[in-house]
Amino acid sequence: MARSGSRPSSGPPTLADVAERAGVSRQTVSNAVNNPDLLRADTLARVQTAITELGYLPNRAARSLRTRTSHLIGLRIQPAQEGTANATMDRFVHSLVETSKEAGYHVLLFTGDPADPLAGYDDLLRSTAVDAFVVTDTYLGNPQAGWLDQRRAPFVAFGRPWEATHGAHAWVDVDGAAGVALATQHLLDKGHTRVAWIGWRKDSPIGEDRRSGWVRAMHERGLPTTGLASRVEDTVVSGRSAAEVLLDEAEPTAFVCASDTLAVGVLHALHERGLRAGDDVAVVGFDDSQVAQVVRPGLSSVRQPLEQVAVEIVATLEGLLSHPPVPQAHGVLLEPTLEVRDSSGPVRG
Amino acid sequence: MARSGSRPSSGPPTLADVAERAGVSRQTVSNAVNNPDLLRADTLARVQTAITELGYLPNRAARSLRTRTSHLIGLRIQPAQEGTANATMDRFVHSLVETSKEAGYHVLLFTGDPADPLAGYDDLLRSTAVDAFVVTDTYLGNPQAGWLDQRRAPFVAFGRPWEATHGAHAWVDVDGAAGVALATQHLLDKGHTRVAWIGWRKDSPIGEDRRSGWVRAMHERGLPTTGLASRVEDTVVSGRSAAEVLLDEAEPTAFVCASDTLAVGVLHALHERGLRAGDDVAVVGFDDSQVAQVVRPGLSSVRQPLEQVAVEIVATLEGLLSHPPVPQAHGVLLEPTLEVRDSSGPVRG
DNA sequence: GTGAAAGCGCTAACAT
DNA sequence: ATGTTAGCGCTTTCAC
Repeated sequence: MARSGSRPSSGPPTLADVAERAGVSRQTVSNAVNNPDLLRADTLARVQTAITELGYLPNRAARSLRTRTSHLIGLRIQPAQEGTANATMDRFVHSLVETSKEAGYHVLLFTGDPADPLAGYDDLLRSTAVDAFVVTDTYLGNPQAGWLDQRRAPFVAFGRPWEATHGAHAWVDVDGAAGVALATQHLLDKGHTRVAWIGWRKDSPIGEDRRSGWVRAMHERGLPTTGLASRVEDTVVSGRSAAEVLLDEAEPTAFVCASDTLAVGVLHALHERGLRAGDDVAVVGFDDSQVAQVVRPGLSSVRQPLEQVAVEIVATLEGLLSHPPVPQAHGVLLEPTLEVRDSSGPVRG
Repeated sequence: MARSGSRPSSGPPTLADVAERAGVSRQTVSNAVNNPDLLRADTLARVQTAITELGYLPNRAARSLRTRTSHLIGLRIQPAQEGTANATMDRFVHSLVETSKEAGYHVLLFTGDPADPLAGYDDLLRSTAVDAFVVTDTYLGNPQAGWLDQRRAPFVAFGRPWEATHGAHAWVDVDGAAGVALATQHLLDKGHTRVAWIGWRKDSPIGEDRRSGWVRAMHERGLPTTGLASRVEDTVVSGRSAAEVLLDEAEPTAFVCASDTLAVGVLHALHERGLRAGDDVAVVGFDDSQVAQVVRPGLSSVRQPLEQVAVEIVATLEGLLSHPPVPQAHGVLLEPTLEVRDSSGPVRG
């Protein structure tokens, strides 16, 4: 590993250093690294020895300049939302970094002015800093996908394109409706019939999608949904207020929520009334956040397979970036799972 | 912004494109970007117009190759710990990305095999992929700092060097002892006298530091600490067990914990006994996690000024990376604050 | 104040 | 199977 005294001392070893030490040309060293098959076995061995002895690793800037690829993936992160239980993004970032590494990519983070969704993308693109982007917030009206498409920038979205207007791009998403249906069926199986829904406002397609899972599961069992649903802001207090109204007006015995944040609000409302979550009224959240994992009673929650999302995204990215580009599956929809904890309680008669 | 048809069509515009359009040499364009002072006002204006029209931005690979700086900062992230309330790292990442951006740096993420703390650093260093690192886990016996020092790799640690063995490097940290003292004083001011401590095992210097804040605050008021402390693993169940033992054996009226995770365990123990957190027994955690913010009752917690930590780290980094390097302050210690919520309850007689 | 020449470290294309 | 040539886009000398 240590540098031997062959060179003056400036910086890491280069191709030329390895070539000199191995007694071959620079190109042969390059081939040893990138196309080992081209070398004779003994030459390859000699070069590899020199590489190891010198601790050589190709200079990324030089390689990028030549190959026009940075092996960097750009990911825009938003400031964390405090006062909520939302944690999807952070878990996803970890998964993406892990998976990218295996594919030879690193993740470059950038922010994030919520008012200007395009900020950051443009600069990185024009300076050829990244090979591709992972776009995470494909909410309705978000111009990123269309804009990137138009710039012919390779990208994969975590989230379906909810608008039909733009040409379809590659995406990976989790089937929120299926997750909520899973949660609802779980409650119905336990004997509940009046299962309420607390979700987000109607302009959130993700929220509407999740809601549809609840509707579907209820209707499949011939149960009514009228008066059992509420659409609010994604905050704890909104969840709590919504739960109070529903408890007064519709007497549900169980709640399914679009987020853990809302579900925590429901837990608060129940406690306020002396009702025991899990025993008296069941609650299921969405995201399997740290909060769901540590509150008492444990909050049952729909868990997104973020590791798998990352794997699919990176696989899609690799196809997009390969030469020639491999045509990618239009989109990949993954199934979430249900983490059952005490808040959805014991089996009921 | 749009490309005009001056060039065949391949990729983003280069210096040469701008030079041609502005009717100057490539070098003059480079100067316009990097040393505007050298140009005559009218030339500068002409060049800048061409830059804007073409949407030119310097190619990062080329610039990196030439200047031997990538303007990238490496940050190693660990897989998130599920089942805990720990969230310091994620909040810090956001802050670091924001602050780095203002200084012209981007953050490059890498993992993270817990068994091999050096993994990742070496490759990025040898391939000159990053200019510097931010090292976050400076626990006792962590070889990263010493190793990076030896490699002459620029880095700043978030966390003090707890070992005296290695030469001192630049660091930024939060005064955990001061934070815990703050929490303890807050409880003492409310009339508590038997304030218990639940912290981490003795081999955690961070834990011992935080504990010392509790000891100091208690002794300052002439109060005993004997029998009031417990050292356990950082899990909810450990916090709960520790609380149960302390409640049985020492009858504390308040708890200060080394983490929100432990504090949540205390909340569970109290509930189990029909005791009301905040009313009957006060609890304060550490980290101001999402969990602290949404549980009921709201968990009072020590909050680390992570935005400020990021600012100090980036400032130190800039000094380290400037030419010639500006000698950096040995270390910067920042004061946490206390977020008071219902778990530390109303004023007591 | 501006331009010309050189070269950072690497790899693609060609020659041997 | 290996070596030679050229050039990616930029900035750092050094002339003018």
